[in-house]
Amino acid sequence: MNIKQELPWDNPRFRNWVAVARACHVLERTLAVKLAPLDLKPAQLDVLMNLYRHPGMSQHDLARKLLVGRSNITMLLPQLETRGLLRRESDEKDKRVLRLNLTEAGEALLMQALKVHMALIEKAMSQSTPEQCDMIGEQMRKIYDVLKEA
Amino acid sequence: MNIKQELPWDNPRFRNWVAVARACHVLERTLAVKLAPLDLKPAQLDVLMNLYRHPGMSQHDLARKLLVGRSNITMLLPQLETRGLLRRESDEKDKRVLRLNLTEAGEALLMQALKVHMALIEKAMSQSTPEQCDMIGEQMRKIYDVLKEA
DNA sequence: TGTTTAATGTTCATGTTTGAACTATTATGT
DNA sequence: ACATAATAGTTCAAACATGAACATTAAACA
Repeated sequence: MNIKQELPWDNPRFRNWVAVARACHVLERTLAVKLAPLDLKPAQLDVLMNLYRHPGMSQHDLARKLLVGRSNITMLLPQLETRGLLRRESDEKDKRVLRLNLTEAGEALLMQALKVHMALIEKAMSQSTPEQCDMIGEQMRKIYDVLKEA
Repeated sequence: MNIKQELPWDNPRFRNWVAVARACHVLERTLAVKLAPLDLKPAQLDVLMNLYRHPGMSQHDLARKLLVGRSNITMLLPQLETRGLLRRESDEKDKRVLRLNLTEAGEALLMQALKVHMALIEKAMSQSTPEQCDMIGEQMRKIYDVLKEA
């Protein structure tokens, strides 16, 4: 019995997923560097992006979107609120929830940050054809669906 | 001028990359849960994996492989060394460097953890054909190369 | 109605990650 | 050889993420 034959590195799925993880990691680190001039971290950009797309969402919903704990959101938001990038308003109908909305300043900063993010992604994926790119997205959404319910 | 037309969400590359990042994130979180019974974190598994594939590597090399700072390695290793999973031996020729090697216990635990990791990846990528999977890996390696030098 | 259960957000203690200064050792250049 | 640069690893403080316990409010249901 040759143990080498059972090693994951011989498995294409394993090797290819490692490549995915590495690409993700390096893109995230690069993004952090490029966002630094805006005094924004990737996690904070994720918040702004989600609030732009889903105005008035609750902290709970935001946490689920970002795949983080609720307490993480609690720690994250005051920094952004103090900077005047977003507002937290108590819901009239359900006094437990806080409705989140971007301010104009928040939206303006988001647009700047998106330029940076977009440019980085364009650069990263410039080697792929549109068909390859769409296929990748499609497969990744499947992976997300498979794992989210597990 | 309709600002919506310039939004990244209309750009396939952007949307698809977001899917990649989300899939990565959820797989990492799931892996953390599945590794918990072995008292191992994903970051620690990465260390063991790299030491298995590159016996005798230095902490500096390990840090570069993991895309992480050297101090992170310094903080990470004592936990594993105390558990008897790896050894740190001073290099004879260059007394600055520490050579890292797995112990037998470390290798044994690695094999258990790899089963878990492998099963998770198999499940995640079970929806993709081998051709799709290889194509994804290929594109991701390109992305890594493009960004690493930037 | 009144009691129990669930949901939202916060707090806090713990563990992790980071980057800048620091020590020790080796390489480089004069 | 000697002074200077660069390299490997460590230390430390600050930032960050996490999960459990908690307070408040709403929903379920008896």
